[in-house]
Amino acid sequence: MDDTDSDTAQTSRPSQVGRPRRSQQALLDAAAAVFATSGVDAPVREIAAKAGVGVGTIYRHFATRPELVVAVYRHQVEACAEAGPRLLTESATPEAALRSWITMFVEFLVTKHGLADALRGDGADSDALHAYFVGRLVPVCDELLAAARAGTDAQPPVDAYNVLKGVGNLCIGAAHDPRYRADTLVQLLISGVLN
Amino acid sequence: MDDTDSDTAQTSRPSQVGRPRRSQQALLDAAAAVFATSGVDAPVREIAAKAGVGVGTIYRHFATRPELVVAVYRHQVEACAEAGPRLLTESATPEAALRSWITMFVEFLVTKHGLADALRGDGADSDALHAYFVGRLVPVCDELLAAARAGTDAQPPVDAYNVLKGVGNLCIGAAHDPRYRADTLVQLLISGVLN
Amino acid sequence: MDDTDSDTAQTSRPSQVGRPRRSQQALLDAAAAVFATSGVDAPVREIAAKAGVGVGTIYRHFATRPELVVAVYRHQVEACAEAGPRLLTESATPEAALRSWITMFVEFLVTKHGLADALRGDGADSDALHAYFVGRLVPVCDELLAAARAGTDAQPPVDAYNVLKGVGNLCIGAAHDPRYRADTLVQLLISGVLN
Amino acid sequence: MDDTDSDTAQTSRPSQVGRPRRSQQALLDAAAAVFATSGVDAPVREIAAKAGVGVGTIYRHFATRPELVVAVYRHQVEACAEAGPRLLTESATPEAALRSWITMFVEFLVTKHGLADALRGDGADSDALHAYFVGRLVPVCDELLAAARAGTDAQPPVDAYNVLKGVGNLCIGAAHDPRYRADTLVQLLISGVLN
DNA sequence: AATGAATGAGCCTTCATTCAT
DNA sequence: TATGAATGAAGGCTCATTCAT
Repeated sequence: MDDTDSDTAQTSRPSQVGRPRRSQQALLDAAAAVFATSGVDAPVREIAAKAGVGVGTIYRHFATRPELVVAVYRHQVEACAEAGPRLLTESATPEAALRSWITMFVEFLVTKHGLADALRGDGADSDALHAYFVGRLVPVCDELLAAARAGTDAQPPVDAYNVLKGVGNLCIGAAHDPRYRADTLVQLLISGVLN
Repeated sequence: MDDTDSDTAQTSRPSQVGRPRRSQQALLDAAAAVFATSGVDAPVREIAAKAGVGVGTIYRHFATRPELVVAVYRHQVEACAEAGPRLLTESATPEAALRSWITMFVEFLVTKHGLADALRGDGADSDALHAYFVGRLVPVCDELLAAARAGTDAQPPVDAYNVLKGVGNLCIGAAHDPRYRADTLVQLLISGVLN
Repeated sequence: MDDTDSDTAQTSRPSQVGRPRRSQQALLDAAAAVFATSGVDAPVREIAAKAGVGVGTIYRHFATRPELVVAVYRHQVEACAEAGPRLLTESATPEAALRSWITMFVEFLVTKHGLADALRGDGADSDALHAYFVGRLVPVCDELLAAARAGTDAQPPVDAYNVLKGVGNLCIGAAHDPRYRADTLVQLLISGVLN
Repeated sequence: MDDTDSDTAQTSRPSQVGRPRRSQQALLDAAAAVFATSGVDAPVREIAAKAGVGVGTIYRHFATRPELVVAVYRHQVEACAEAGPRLLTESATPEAALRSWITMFVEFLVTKHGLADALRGDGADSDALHAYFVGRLVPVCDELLAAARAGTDAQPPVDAYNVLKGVGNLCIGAAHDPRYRADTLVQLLISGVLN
């Protein structure tokens, strides 16, 4: 699940259009790296320094902080969203697809430290990100969940929104606490959800 | 699980001793309220304002921020810790005891919004609180967990520490999101843990 | 040169009059000790704590900070002032008397760390102290200086005021710098003054 | 001994480079003025106000307070250090060179009031400055002192470090006290040192 | 008279954001 | 378009000083 190169891959002409794009991409890469290291609340200066640009350049490309945060993770969210249907096709069983997808999601959240935090959606910054995550991933999760529960009569104990947020929450702080097994807890939660 | 009245209950004479105690309590109440509203990282000034005192008063009573944070939640943590053994005695089954205890814990965390956040323990401030929570509650949780799993041959999938932190994480943000069912998710997680 | 007991020695009746005096004395002792340790700018709280009284008590006895500072050192200044004429009588030569007196003064300043600083007289606090020092000691110094220079025709290169302040300045920081030889420098200055 | 123009003299083009330099210099000038007025411990805000800039600007240029303090006096210290060898060449006698150098040093300290204070080196801030002064000027003073004492058999009564600090101390407060003759006292001290 | 809790001004420092170049 | 200097609002913490008890 590569985060940042899909745009540049599509940029065939390296001229006037290419350069802005590329520098925007450099910003996103830098921001991703800094977010991973220092959390989503990292000083703008730190991001600018990492990207080798002035702070003004950040503000030129992303008028507000949330815009930047969303932009940073858009690629990953897209990749995750697109993986859902594919896994449903490729996997042996729907449950396996769901579990694979969740595993992918968890890895994504845990790897990009601070992302799970951002997902929470209480900080002013993260609301936009939260909305984006939910809007894009809940339907995917829902589809996988429904497939995994096909043939079950009982009402599902929670909806996809709750599963997604629960999984997200379980990933908080995982990168900083070696004793904490986010992945195991998440799979146990899924087991609970599927009965 | 009331947080703040045990002290005042003991203050029969309102004289020299009464006033300091009462104001310390007022500080804790104010801090709890502010923590619930603005998170554990709320400005000291905001707490002081809420309590109607100067910032100096806060620092007089709680030399460091972590001290204040721990003090705010000490009553609740104690109540929770003490409830564990009692529930084991009173409940029909050990699993019921565990589930009741967890329910109590969740209610505690969700009600005092911001507490679950504090529990995360990544901010420098909350480390002390985190340590206190873990030190006090993990043993209790462990006992309940062991009782609930008595007779099971298989290895437990996760230890009490992970259960506690997982539950804590699942409670994050619950108070602010009506769609989010922390309690349900927690019970599903427990189901997963107990198989 | 004991600093603080001359008052109490004169207090024959330990009754209503004695107790206030004694507690005032305890304050002075505590302040002297704290000034010596932490400088004349030491927090009032520290002094109160050392004296085992509340801060209010300090303010009751010494309405302003300078008052306290002056009071603390009054005994020593008096002792020093009174030693001048005596040394002139006891010493073999007037120069010996001057050098002995200066030595005593230096020891006094260096021992009571922060005193030399206070003597400088630029801080708002120390102005009163400065005035007191100068008013009380310059005449004494002048007498010793004149005696030491008796028989010399030339004009004195500096007056007693300058000698006193110069000596005071040379003592600044002496207690904190083992490499710094205030006493030696002072004697060299005196040599220069006497030719 | 001008303190601040050597840099600007090199700035021929007033463009991109000019502005930053000029404002850094403005900061140093403002700081020097404030240090002279209110001592080296003056609030950063006061310096910022004097310079007509925000506090952030100060911190941008000088990450720590000691850095600022050292920067303020660096030019002067350098000028003084470089004058030593030159005076030794130009002066009629080594003693004259020493006395000229000391005079220059005194003038420097007295003019920039607050500098002698800073030299004391007890405040955490001024330690860096103290170290810088001592490291840069003691060797120079030592050379002049040795030259002035060439041919003398006796041990020197004090080393260059003590001479420098003694002279520095004698300059404390000089600018504020018209009666106080720092220069005279200093020359008398030198006389004492040279016998 | 003594106490010490409370106050709040004031300091340092950090950082998001603006804007002249 | 890019830059990064400058800004100034916060926030944490420390004390001198007041005042109710």
